[in-house]
Amino acid sequence: METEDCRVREVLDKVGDKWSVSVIGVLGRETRRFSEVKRAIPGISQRMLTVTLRALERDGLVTRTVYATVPPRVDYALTALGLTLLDSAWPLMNWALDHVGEIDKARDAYDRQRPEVPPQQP
Amino acid sequence: METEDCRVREVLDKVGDKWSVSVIGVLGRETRRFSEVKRAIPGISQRMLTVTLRALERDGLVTRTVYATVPPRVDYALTALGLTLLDSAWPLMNWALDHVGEIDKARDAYDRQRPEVPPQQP
DNA sequence: CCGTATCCATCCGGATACTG
DNA sequence: CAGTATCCGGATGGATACGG
Repeated sequence: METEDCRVREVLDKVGDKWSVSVIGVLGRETRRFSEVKRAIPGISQRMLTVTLRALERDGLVTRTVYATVPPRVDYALTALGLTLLDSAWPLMNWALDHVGEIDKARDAYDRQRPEVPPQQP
Repeated sequence: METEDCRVREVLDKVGDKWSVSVIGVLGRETRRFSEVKRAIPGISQRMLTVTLRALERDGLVTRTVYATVPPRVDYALTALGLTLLDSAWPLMNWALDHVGEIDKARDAYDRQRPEVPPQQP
């Protein structure tokens, strides 16, 4: 947990960035079109979906298949590598699901003790 | 992977942010002083270590113990909750360690195919 | 030793508009 | 349908200086 650590962090950055995990989760085990992924992820903008998918493709985590049809169609899917990432990320995602409540409670307790810059009067 | 997803992402944000995982990893199973943690994480600034530790404390993941000695001394340790997070994060960290090489190769291949704005001449 | 305060460059990502 | 281009505000985080 020292030398190679920065490289690990670099990978964890991807996991932590705003949309990567959602995209990987949506792709899961099935191929999806651009618009399908977009619809499956509520808040995401067209731009950010493109950016995120490009980054994942660059890292060899998803494949991009373009069909020269009209209208155009582009399919995305996890690579074998992407699937192993999804599997490895599951424990953490489950942890998050299981403990969101505890974290919320801890935050509330913390914030109640330290009323951060609360009232009026300069 | 849809409704509660935003809450999960909120938690994953912490994991993905620049220093949290490193700090959690350094604390591991043992109590550490502020300066010890700082020394164990090469690039981190005093400010960011403080900010990161505060956030982790707020979320109930680490405890902060102040000793009224001279010079002052502050100990940090993972809570039980923090330990479960560390355990759940292990698979992902291992995945990162194991596949950094593959990712690098994928990137190189990708970049070679698409020489992004490479040469001179405006 | 362990912070907090301030300043400031950088990046991230949303909104919008336009193409093949 | 599936992008790309541009603009732009806000958050992020490093450097520095100071305080208990």
